[in-house]
Amino acid sequence: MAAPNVYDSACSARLALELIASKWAMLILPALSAGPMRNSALLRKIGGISQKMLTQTLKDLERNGLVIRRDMQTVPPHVEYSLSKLGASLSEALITLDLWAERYSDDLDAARGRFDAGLRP
Amino acid sequence: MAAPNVYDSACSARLALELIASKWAMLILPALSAGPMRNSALLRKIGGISQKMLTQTLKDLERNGLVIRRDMQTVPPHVEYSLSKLGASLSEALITLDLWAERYSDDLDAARGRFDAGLRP
DNA sequence: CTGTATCCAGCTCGATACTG
DNA sequence: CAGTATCGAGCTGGATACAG
Repeated sequence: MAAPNVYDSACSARLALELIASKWAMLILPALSAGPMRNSALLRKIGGISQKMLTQTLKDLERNGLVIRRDMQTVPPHVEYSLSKLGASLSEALITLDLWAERYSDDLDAARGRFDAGLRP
Repeated sequence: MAAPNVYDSACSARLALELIASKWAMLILPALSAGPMRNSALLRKIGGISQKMLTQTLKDLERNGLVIRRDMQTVPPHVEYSLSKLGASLSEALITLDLWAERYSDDLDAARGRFDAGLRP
């Protein structure tokens, strides 16, 4: 049997990569690493996300076993989302990436400035 | 001054995150971590990528200072792409993610199977 | 070999309105 | 509070043809 390989477009590892390679997944999972959160709290924490994308991404993550949805069955509704063990292991790697983005965003800005300036001398 | 924060949609760190949160970037940068590669070699290595997306993503990565483009100025053309120091530091984090995808793709498959089965009992 | 240019089908995603 | 449903503008990205 072939080993899983992200470079193979027919491999299920590629599917996994495509699930991860999403702006919202890369924010939702790390957000949940601090503990369970409710829909409204995530909506507040993650700037720019719409209710639609939050619901959609959470459902996708739940479907893939990364996020656990816990409905308290109360009125008014109280639903909590948390990381599964698998989700927690992924979240660690994503946090590294988020931190990288925060640490080097200035360098990227500068590089863009230089590149764009060089195009019209 | 506010610290860079990926959760803030107006922060340039979010821009950085969106650059990274791309299926192709997550494959191209790790591919280059083994050493410089040519356009055709990347096209062969990365299954499913089109010439258009390869060119487009490489240009975007170059613009942000992550990839260095070296044109040998020969006929026929010989162009090599390599990682900048910044790109190399990002590539490490991306490789971790790629390895995660390869290691756990089976678990994701299984979770999806269970989830989808539970929806039609 | 390493691109560029163009077309356009299909998907994404925000906005809005509504429900239990 | 936590969603669902629907619409449609705009972006994405593959296919194809062409170029230095």
